[in-house]
Amino acid sequence: MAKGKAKTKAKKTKKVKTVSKRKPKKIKVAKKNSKKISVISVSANEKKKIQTEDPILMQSPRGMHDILPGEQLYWNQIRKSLNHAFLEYGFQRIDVPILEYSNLFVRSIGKGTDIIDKEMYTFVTKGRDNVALRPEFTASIARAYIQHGMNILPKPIKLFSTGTVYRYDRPQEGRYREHRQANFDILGEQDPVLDAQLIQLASRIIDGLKIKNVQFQINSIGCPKCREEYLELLTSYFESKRHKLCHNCKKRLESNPLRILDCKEDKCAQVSAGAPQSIDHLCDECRTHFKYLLEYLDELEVPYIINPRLVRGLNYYTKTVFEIWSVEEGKKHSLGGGGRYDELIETLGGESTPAIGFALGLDRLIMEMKRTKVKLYKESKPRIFLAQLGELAKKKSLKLFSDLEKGGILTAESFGRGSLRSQLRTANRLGVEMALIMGQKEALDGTVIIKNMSSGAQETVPREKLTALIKKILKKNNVVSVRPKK
RNA sequence: GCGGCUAUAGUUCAAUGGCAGAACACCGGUUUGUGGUACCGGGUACGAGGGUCCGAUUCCCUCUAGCCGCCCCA
Repeated sequence: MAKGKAKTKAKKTKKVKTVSKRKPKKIKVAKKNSKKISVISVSANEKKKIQTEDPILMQSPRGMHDILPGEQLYWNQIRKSLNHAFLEYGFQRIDVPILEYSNLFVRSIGKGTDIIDKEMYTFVTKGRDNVALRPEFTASIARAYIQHGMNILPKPIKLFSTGTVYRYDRPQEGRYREHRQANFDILGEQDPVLDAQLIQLASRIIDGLKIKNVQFQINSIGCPKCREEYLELLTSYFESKRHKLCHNCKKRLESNPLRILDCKEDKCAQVSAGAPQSIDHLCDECRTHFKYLLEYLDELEVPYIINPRLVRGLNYYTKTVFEIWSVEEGKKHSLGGGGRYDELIETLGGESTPAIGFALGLDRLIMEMKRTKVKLYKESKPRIFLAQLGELAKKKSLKLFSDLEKGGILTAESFGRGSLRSQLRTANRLGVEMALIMGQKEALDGTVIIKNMSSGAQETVPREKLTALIKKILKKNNVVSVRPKK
């Protein structure tokens, strides 16, 4: 008994109605007819076809999920702060396709990365094109930049984009095959002040969403020049400790030695601890760049942690790399990340264009918002319910509803229902302040009953005075009473 | 990609080798034109496919999905 009560209470405190995440449903097809079919003579082949016809699973594909109306409050909040942020910081929106030719990603992100080697959604189209669902935005942005000759635009060019990205990975909470990212890129400038500004922008967005316990991890992995020397040093170091490395890292030694630094295996971490660090082997230019970046961040009062072992899973990065972590109870999730990619545009065939960008994982931001119990802005909801009774009143109230809407008054209704009782029950559940009631009598008289839902008092008013009266009452009751006009 | 746990109603959870149950939610009713409380009634579920068995939601296998750990990242 007590247990049941506690449960109910716990349930009531839940803000967003959750929906089962693991329940597949299927539509049963033509079950009734199956007997008939076997009675009528049907070829064995056809019969088999009917029996083995795939049941339609009422289940989203693996790792993909719906964002239900109950979740949209969170999403609205995110959209709102992203829209503010990108405008305030002078970004222009760009939308790029969800599909690109596969080799665009291969060339930019690079072989030897998990994204390319294991997680790409590639397929061949009817026209025999090799395409892939985008695993990230930057490659497309770079392609669009080159394709549309954006190099002639005044620099820096700041581009904002948001949408879904795809990685064929094993799903877990907060790790989906389809997830949403917001992406910011600044092209055409190499000054570290932009690196700093971009990181501050990320920090502003996250602060604005009231997400707590966030760390900015920063590193510099140098430019191709100094990295080449550093990689030689690093490789020979790891080569000398090869026997102490895990299986994966032995492979990484050939494919992507930088990533060994990132390995979480104990023995590899021990080896890595003694490894040469990229920030100690930067060329003059890269060292200066990094130094200034840190100074700017200090000036902007953006707290950061230098992580010499931070290496990103994409090969196009140069100099600055950073990741945004949420840290709680010893666990960390990445909320976003990015870095400078001064060589990418040129690699893809454009003219040499320095650039920097980052992406935020929106589904993860929402996870964090839920965890930190972020307060949500309430959406304007109807404060009036229109109830009708009888055929004539139904007709008239349909018109009344539209008149109220024109007057900017949000109204709820359930015209499909007959009984006044159930309509008022709904009105009550919606928490409206007033109910308008129109029955046969009122419809004939050209009047409407206004009922105050908290006191129960009601009065009959002529229709033509209704809109003005409602506005007056709503205003008196305070809050924003009328929907803002477009 | 690897390892583990799980799958029963819209939700949270029971029970059971032989008709599957509760709570909450939903819909309707309690004088045909008045909500909240109360009372009454109603619909809806064994993830899919095989196997063992007279009989499987229950035992076994396969698949699928979710969750956890690893890996990876957002």
